Amino acid sequence: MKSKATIKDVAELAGVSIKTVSRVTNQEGSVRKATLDKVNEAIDKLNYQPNTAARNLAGSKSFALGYVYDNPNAYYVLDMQNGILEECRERGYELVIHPCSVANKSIIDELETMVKRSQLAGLIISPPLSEMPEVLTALDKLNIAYIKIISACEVSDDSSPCVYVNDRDAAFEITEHLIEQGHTKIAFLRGDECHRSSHERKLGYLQALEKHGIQPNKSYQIDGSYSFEFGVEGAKELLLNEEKPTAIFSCNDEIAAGALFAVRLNGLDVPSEMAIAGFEDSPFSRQTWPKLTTAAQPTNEIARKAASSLIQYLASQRIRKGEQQNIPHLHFRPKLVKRESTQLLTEV
Amino acid sequence: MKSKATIKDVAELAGVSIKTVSRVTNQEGSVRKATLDKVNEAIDKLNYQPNTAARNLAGSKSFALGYVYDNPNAYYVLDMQNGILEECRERGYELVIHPCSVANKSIIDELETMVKRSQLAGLIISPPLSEMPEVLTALDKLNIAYIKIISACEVSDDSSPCVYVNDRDAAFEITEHLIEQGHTKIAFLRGDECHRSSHERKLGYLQALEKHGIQPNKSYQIDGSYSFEFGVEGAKELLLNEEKPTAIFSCNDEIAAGALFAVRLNGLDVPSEMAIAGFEDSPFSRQTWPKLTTAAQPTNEIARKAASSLIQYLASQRIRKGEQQNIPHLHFRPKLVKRESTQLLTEV
DNA sequence: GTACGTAATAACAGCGTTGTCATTCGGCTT
DNA sequence: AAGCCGAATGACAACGCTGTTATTACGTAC
Repeated sequence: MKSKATIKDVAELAGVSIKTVSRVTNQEGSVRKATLDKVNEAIDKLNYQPNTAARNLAGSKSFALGYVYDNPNAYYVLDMQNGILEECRERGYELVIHPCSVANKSIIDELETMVKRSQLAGLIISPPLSEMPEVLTALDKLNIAYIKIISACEVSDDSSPCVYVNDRDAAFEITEHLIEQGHTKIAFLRGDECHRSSHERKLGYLQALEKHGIQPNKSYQIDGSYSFEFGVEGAKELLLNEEKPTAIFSCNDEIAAGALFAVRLNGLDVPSEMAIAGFEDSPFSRQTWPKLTTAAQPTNEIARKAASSLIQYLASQRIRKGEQQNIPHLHFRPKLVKRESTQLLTEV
Repeated sequence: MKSKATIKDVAELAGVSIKTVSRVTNQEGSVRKATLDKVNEAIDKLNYQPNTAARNLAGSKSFALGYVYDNPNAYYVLDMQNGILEECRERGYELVIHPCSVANKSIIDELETMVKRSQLAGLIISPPLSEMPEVLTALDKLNIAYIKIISACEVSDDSSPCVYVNDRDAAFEITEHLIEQGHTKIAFLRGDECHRSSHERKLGYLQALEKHGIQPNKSYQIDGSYSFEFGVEGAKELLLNEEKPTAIFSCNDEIAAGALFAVRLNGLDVPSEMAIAGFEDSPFSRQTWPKLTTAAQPTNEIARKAASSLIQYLASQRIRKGEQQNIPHLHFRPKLVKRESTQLLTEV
């Protein structure tokens, strides 16, 4: 690899000192236009790429973000990852991904090791890890910057950067949509206990029922996990009710896909005999028949914005050390996507 | 972050020179047992983690692998990623992931920039990139070590590290399984042109037909892409044949899932009226009804072994510079998984 | 007990950047 | 034209580690 060009070569070719080159690459300012052009030209000519290692070492900071997650679902993870990556590339950061398991007792140690080893500038944490107080406390203790993505409809704690995803209102909207279709016997299949989203979504469901004067029916509410299998089991159980529900709102698309299968195996038509809605707008929801009504979560955008905010936050930290600074808070609200699984009308 | 402990602190505490500590952390040998213990004790006590940046800079090498892929499918990518990561963690390497698009003309430049920026020790490349000569040539020119994962049943080129996945024989086996079930009118839905696997699998299919004296029927062979949508379209087209096939072998599970839907929409029962097989053993294949017969690709293991071989190869390169060295070649063969979509008998 | 060879250890100079601080430049005031 | 000041630039010392080369310790043979 002829990737030899160092800052020295550039400086020499441009006829300036290495420090000036450094100023240019870091956009520090205080460089005259003429000089800047000379330097940039030299950089292009030599195809110069600053050495990350040297940069990190000398600056005793790093240009790498970490993405910490507990593999909730392949599409979500990949969407997040890609979104973060896009932002990182633009900003000249690197991404270190770190899947880990909530079940793992030593997760705190694991995170600590990771942060130290990789010299990360900051972390992006997605649920359910981002909703575990002990994890957040540990990170605070490590004194590492992070932005967490959580399910909540309002700012709950403004001391650290956060992305709020308003699952509750979106679930409310889905439930209202079902009610509009004439349903009153609406069941709910809830996802994992440890994901706040599953509770938020259920809350939205209950609020919608209440608003429309519908008595919630305990036997229509089953708790489980975010999985196809639970969808199948949960729907089967629902169908055991003497008075069967006419609609099932599933906490995510995977559950919905499972429910869909169980329902159709039972010989019921969807949506005429049973409406089914999911949540997330994952590819799943488009690969079932009929396609699933769901709530579209802009995961990729969430990821990008989260990364972007974190990077900005880090920059401001470097400048105003110690001082108070703006702590980013972002809000997202999944949007209802009406498809065939809940209504007869639409085009396919 | 009190992550202050440097090699100096450790050296001081252990009463040795920093070089000795370096020897210990790098397992260079030539350290007396007593000294080694002292040093290790100090490392533990200070919770010392070598600084990656300094390490890379001083050694002018790096401990990071890159995983380059063109997002073929979420489950595959994630399996690969996790496998590589597991190995990396054990060996103290980092992983930089790099999704990119085959369609992108400047992909070569992109790779070059990435390699330079991230100071990568080596690359792991999966299909279809690993099967594009121009990409491999570019990497050779960059003089970066890499291991490629390709679809092939025998060693084709022994000059660079390679993982061979024998799709052909696995496809042969699946086809034979269908023939054993009494099928002779077997259709084939092929995946993307640019993936060698799609051709290899088709070859296996054709070879099985030939072995059993079945005349291949051109109108039973449709080319498309690795997607659910193509599965739907392809199956529809197949059903237009006057003499319909009785079995569809789909190039992967996604296609199979699509085909399954189209077939059932057409009112045909699976497997009694139409058998359907997939390939890959992705979660898809277990979340359809009936479950899909498929070929299990040990993606996670492939990834681990690939990473492991690459790391070993890099190490041997460092030692025997210039000299001839063992170039790793690994072979994998997906295994037939019989499920309900091709046979009536089995338990659900 | 001396000499010798090898294994174990240390000293020290980089690696390619950035941070700090000193210096020079260019324009503006007087 | 001298004096001044902020902006632009440069010199040089870190950053924490590894590679290289020099030095010391230890065991063995005579």
